[in-house]
Amino acid sequence: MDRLFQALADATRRDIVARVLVAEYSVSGLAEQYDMSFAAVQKHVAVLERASLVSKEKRGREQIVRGEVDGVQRARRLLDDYERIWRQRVDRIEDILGEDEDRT
Amino acid sequence: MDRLFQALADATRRDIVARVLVAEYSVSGLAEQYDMSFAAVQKHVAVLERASLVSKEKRGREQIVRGEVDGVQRARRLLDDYERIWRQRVDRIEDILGEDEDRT
DNA sequence: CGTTTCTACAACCATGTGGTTGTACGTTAC
DNA sequence: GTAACGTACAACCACATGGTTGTAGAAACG
Repeated sequence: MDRLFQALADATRRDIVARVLVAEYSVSGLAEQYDMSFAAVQKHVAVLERASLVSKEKRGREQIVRGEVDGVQRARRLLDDYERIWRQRVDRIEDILGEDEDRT
Repeated sequence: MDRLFQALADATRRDIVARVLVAEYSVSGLAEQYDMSFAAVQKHVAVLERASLVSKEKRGREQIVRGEVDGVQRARRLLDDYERIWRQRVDRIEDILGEDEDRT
């Protein structure tokens, strides 16, 4: 989870994720999209790969990057849990208020 | 967004978020829960506050920390977008396969 | 073959992060 | 008033991060 959210905590990396979820890119193809060195983009891809947000597949001399929706879903599920926890508290509070109304 | 995901990229901070979504805690009340200094917990709370994941309210000499679900939702919505993007790609691929099936 | 392309990785630098301790200040309790 | 409590903040440290350049290997092209 740490690595997952850490990977998402960078605008360039979030953009890479959005791109490779739509279409396949080679690492150099991605590097062309950004105003930074190839090595920098390569590092970003490595961070995303360690977080299971993308996967790489060797194709000839290129490395094809694909988006992995599983990682996205793992993160989303945690946030869903948080929202669920929050709603349960709200419901509990409303229950208490409801009981008060019954009595008044 | 950077600050949001950055804030979530730490297990202690995620635990704090989960706690304060359920119930209110003072900063020192939170600090008791963890095996680290008060100042460290205080910093974590500050990070969460800057990310709009919690809010603080002064009550006497204590500072009450509450969970803010809006921040959670902002993050979740982005991940929802990613999943939607991914599903559209899958649908597109299935459409292409469907067309093939029509022709064969 | 040699050259170009794509990739990987190391070394380096500036800055940020997660932790510590220490100090200071407002609030509560005695 | 004084002591204890809760908080804030600065200074410091070790380490991670995001960027750079440089070097080197594997695959494609002439």
